[in-house]
Amino acid sequence: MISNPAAKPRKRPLQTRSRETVAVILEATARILEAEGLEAANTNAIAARAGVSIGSVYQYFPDKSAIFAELIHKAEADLGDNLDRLLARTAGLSLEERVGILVKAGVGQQMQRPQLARILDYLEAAFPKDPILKAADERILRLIMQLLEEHKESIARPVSPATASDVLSIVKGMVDGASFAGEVNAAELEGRVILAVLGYLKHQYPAER
Amino acid sequence: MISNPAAKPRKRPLQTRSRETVAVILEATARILEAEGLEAANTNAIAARAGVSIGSVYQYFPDKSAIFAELIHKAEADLGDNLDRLLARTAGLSLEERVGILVKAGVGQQMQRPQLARILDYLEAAFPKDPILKAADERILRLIMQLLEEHKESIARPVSPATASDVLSIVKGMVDGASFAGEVNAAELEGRVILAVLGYLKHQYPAER
DNA sequence: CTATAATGTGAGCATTCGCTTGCATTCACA
DNA sequence: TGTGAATGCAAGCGAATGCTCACATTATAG
Repeated sequence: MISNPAAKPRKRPLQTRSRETVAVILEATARILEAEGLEAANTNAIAARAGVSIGSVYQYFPDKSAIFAELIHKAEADLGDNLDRLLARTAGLSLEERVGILVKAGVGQQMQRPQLARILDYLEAAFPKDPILKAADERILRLIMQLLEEHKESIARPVSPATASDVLSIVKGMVDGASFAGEVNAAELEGRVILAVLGYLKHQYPAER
Repeated sequence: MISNPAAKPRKRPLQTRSRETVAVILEATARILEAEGLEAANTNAIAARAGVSIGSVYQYFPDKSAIFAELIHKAEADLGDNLDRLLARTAGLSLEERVGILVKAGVGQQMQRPQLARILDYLEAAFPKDPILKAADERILRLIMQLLEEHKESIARPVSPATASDVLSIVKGMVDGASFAGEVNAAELEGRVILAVLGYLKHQYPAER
């Protein structure tokens, strides 16, 4: 099941009918993943849940991993679009306000389908570096770095890819942990994540060596 | 492959010979997981890599998932033992010093075999709540809460399971993220994780509403 | 040495899974 | 309405996987 980034869909969905078929397959896969896990998401189950024949699945996806890759790509694109929009919309606000808004968006998105988010994160790491996924990931890090850059006087951390990656990791890690622990209240979690991100960005301590 | 907590090993390893067989099976599984991933870790591959027949595997593990569960349990027990020991040894030191030492231990342990740690974390969430794993997890949270309790005047967060879980999530999330990004320098990462944990614990902000 | 228990072996069964292939149906368009 | 392209279908192939079982080997005890 190792992802083959070179593999292309057999056909591009042209008619509305087929575009809907693709959407139905993706949604069915997402539902199986979040309800029954990675192992249950086999091609036959996906086709059955989608109400579509297995042959139709393979008309639009070269192999099983391409379905997963598409789900990951969609999720990352959504997050990127959200960050992009909110960054523009909140220009001029303080770091605290902007982090609050951005984190709320990010946490909210992951908490909508937390099990799914967790599995897609795992799959993203398990896949060989698909250039499309890599690009989407770098876009998100760039957007976070843009925020850091625009507030570099307010933060105690360097404006670097590592800092941006840390912020993203803190958010994802805390959401994962909370949903693993059975937490469902997104609002309270959001508050804690905001505290963690601001705490990381704003404070410096004498060397701990 | 869904874990069946009720299933018990066929036999308890009694002689040194068989105890070594079990250890070899576990290590082979770990090596396959970190080098080739979850999908490659099938029972035949595990037996082959361990230099043991498939029948021997099933003498000590009721099914494949029991092998994974055992690896998870070992990793959690190791972390718990480390935290326990270090908490006792550092009694009397400041919160900053103790967090530094504990985080270094935790990060160091996860960074020894980061791919393996990531997969075990994923599997832990995918498994139905095995009571043994649950207990090991709760022990770790209790130890973190003990640290919080002993420094409650120095922290701005409530001494609660949620706070303890957040701390653990921040550490795991940042290590995962860093190793995903290809970071290998544990020392630098440790410093950043310490900053994040202390930043989360020590600071409060006016309501962001 | 012998008897018994413990441990180790691996061919192969039953099942599942990813995917192909050949054919049927529906659509867009003249 | 006729035609070719697009889409949909599903039986089933070949390979892989989890696991069993009948047997072989090794260790321990009397």
